[in-house]
Amino acid sequence: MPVDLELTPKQKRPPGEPCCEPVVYPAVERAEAERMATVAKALADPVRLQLVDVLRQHAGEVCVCELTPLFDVGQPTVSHHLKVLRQAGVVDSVRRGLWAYYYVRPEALEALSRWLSR
Amino acid sequence: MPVDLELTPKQKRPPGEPCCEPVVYPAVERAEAERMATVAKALADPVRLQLVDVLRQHAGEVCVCELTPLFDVGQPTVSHHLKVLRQAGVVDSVRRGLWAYYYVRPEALEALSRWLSR
DNA sequence: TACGTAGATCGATGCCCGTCGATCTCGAGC
DNA sequence: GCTCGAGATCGACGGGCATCGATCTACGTA
Repeated sequence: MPVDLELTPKQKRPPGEPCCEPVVYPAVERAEAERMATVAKALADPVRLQLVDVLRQHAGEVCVCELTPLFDVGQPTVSHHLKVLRQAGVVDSVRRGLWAYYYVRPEALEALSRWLSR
Repeated sequence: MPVDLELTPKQKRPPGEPCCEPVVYPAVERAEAERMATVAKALADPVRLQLVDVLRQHAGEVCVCELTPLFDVGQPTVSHHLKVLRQAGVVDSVRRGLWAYYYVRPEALEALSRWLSR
């Protein structure tokens, strides 16, 4: 299912013995690979990974004004990283009065986590 | 240890009640976060994630000529992705005669895997 | 020695990403 | 209504990334 078997028959077997036994097609199909790659991309920056790390230690929500001073990048940059994480589904946020609170959505990490520890 | 406590005192407490209880500093320090982010970045592309997926299914080595036809990108692109994965330490390769064989280095995935399933 | 083939490298192209300073939005309190 | 502050957005800049076609390298075979 992952890849059409007949789509790419452009590979000729070499003349002598084969280089190896035939491979198995990816167990993870394309759509699922794209979902997991999206989450991996969201974690592919040290600041974002540490942001998620802090949020995961707090079962509840964390205010952005507590998050910003933890990193040596500016406030707009932290806000940008939080947006990237939110668009990847890794975190979500609530606004209450002046403050914005962020929290991790653990289910977003599950697929990648399970695939990695397979 | 993650961040100098006195380095960023630029945050003033709001006048009323605090927005939330003080946060914990990242459990993952910067250097470790960078290492994990590097691995995450290597997995942050669907083709590379599927490449690793195929390689993980084969305990041993897999020839590139078997890998290339699995994806609908050109041979130079597959070669490039394998190089990215190798530079991130996720895979390694051996050359035997005409063929190059790639294999996963499972220890490279361990830190990220354990952090994710924490 | 000459040729064919596996796979790496090169150079170009177009797009995306991290960061910044500046600005905008909107709720709170006077 | 005015002001202040938290945080989101904007525009710009510099660097990196995915992909391609073309080429290069090195090994096997005749």
